[in-house]
Amino acid sequence: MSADLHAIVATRLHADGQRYTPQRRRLVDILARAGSPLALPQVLRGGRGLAQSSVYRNLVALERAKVVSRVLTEEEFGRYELAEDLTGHHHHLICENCGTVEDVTIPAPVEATMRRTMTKLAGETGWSTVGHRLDLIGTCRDCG
Amino acid sequence: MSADLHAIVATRLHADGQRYTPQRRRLVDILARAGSPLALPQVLRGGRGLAQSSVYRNLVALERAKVVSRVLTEEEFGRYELAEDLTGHHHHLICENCGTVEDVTIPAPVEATMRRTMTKLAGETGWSTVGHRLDLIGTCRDCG
DNA sequence: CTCAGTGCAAAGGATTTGCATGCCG
DNA sequence: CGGCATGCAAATCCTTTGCACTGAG
Repeated sequence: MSADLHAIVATRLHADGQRYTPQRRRLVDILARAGSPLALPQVLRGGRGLAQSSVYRNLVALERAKVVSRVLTEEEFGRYELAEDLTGHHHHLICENCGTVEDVTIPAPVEATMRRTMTKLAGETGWSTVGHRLDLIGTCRDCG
Repeated sequence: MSADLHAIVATRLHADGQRYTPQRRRLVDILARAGSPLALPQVLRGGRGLAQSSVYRNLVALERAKVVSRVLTEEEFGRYELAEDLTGHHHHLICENCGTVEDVTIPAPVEATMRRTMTKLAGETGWSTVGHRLDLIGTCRDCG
């Protein structure tokens, strides 16, 4: 799967006129290995010799290429994960206390109902919807 | 309704050992009048002579008293609105392009299903959920 | 008189940008 | 060669904090 992942990422970056450099490959590996959204310090810890500013720049580049997405929590900083269409559609459990974020999926029927409702809703309000974000706020096993 | 609102706010602040000062009353009025989450500059514009730092401090105070809540968007700053139980449970339409946020409500049955699903999900994962956040990301009438 | 609230200026912290250098295409 | 990528340091921007002052109980 790793090889496929890199191939897809390469394609998307090239489609956006960008290169798939070693550092970007490392970032993708780090995020893929993590399996849940990482804050910047965690990303830096994931690989030695990464310059903070370059990591930020590369995350922006990867985000523009639809390879990575920035996740918002209650914390004062962002977290990053691989784009949904690379890992599968999912939602987040966010711990109010320690900020940890964990991925979850909800039953397909519920998901479908929600999606239908939202599309309809968007139409009624005159907006065009491109997606949704559903987060569960609570306390994790360790903090609960 | 305005009188009731202020009465409730006063009660909650007092319950938290805080005062309902003129400035806080103004903030509540501004947010109530807006009807959608406001960024700080908009709040400041809403009333003359408000010191930025005091507004931040008072928003924190109001948040602690469960009168105001901070809303996360894709923007690099927060937006503020009156707490849900004062205005009714709702979700947000967030414009990817200009950052505007608009309130929406979804049909009660769908809401109920979601709530049920999430409670169940939380149980299965060992987390305790206190709430959820559902945002629709898209483009607004003006930007679309 | 006491203590929360306020304003101003300075500090903090995440993220971005300027600039010189390195390297892939 | 030409231009994107990288690292370092400096700059930004939102938000928080220190401190002195005011005002309500």
